[in-house]
Amino acid sequence: MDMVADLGASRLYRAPGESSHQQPQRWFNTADITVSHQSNLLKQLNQQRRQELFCDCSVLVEGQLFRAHRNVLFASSGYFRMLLSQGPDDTVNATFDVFSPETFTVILDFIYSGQLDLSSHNVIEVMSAASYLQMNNVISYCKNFIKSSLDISVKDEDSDRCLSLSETCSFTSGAGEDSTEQHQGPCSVSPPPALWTRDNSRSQSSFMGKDSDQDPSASALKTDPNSPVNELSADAEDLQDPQDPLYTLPGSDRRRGKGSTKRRATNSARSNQHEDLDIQEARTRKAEKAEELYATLPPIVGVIGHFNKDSNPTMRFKCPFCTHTVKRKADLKRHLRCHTGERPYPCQACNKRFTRLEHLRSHFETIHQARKLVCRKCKCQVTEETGHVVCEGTRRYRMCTACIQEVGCDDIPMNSLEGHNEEPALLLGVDGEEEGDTKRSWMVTDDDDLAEDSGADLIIQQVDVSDEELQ
DNA sequence: CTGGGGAGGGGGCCC
DNA sequence: AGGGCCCCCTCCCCA
Repeated sequence: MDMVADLGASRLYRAPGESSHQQPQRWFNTADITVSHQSNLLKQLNQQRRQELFCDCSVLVEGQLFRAHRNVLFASSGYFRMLLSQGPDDTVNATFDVFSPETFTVILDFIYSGQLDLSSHNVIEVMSAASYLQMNNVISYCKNFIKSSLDISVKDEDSDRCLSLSETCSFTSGAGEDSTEQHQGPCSVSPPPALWTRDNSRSQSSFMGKDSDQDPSASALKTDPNSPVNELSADAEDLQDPQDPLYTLPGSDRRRGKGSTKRRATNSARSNQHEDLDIQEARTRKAEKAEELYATLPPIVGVIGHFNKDSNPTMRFKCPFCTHTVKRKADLKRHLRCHTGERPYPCQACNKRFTRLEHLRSHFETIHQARKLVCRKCKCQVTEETGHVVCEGTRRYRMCTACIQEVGCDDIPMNSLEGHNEEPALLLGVDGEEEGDTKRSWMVTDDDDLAEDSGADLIIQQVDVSDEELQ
């Protein structure tokens, strides 16, 4: 077959038997041929795998044996590539105890078909396994699935990319799509704690023995900037919508504090009621789906950690977004908020949101209740008797008598002494904008006033968006 | 430009 | 498992 024209990706070929001087009678678009050929080849390989024909690699996952082809695994997984390139052995066996056979089935089906069978129940585990196996495209699909499931991008809500957690969907990809992208150079990734045997010569015990003084899983959990897990961690910010008051970029709101809050509040003031309702719905959906995601955290996040003094392995929970591990599932759930951007604890006084109740409480007591017994001006220690509470908008702090006199009460705008012991949340406008932003309302109160508004001021809501927005 | 302090975020761990 | 506390770190503002 002669190539007679090169049209980029689409090349035209003469049919066999046609001489070059003859008028071409049939032309083939090789783009179609290529796709068809790849598809057929993949189907053939998949059939061979299912019939265990020419399989030269065994993967043992929690006791269940999977047969596959080395070259296919090599082309699809950075981890397998790393392992398989270590030696020319004819047969390679791999043992995994850190993800389930069902998960590996999904992974293997994807490798051999390009179809990734994701659901809300397996996405975390598949993503964790994919990060293990260094399959960046699978990680990307899982990320997109989670992103869509969390409805982070409200604007894309109506697009067909929006998925419900209750749905099961499939992502398709060309086979080995990611394989050329990852770890082309010297791989510095510590080997995951999979237990490998090469012609049964490298057993589990030998692996464990090699790292006997260092837990293998611990070594795998070392932070590696080249690790796809870390790439994912860096990309985790993509999961958040900066427009969304419920979700803020991790660290992005730090101490831009008032400014960002004010901007949010101002934007909120501009928004109409319909938009507010949309935000309410979006928040509710995100909170619900985050909860659903947490509820479906699979056992894959549990990895064998250090051995305790009784030589029993202590279970640790691995974050699917980064290399961090924690002892308790609750701590992982808490940690996940730094990836999902979920902030379920809104401050009633300033609308600022927090990932933890304790942070909200600390913020409220510091900012809105003037609990710190120190003069803001001269930094001297004050008591509840000597420290007068100055209110600036919803912000409250203490000043000593001397500083109050030095500044002079006349210099402090005192818009409303009647309302000084109002609950800070009630100082908010309907749209949530801080009153102090537009007309700085200064108030000086005494301790009795503070005592009156302490404690009861802190109204804590946990993802009760409707109530919050209706205030 | 720099150092100090405030505020917030996150991890570990106890209750 | 959740709540809470302690500690450390980072970021930002301000003098």
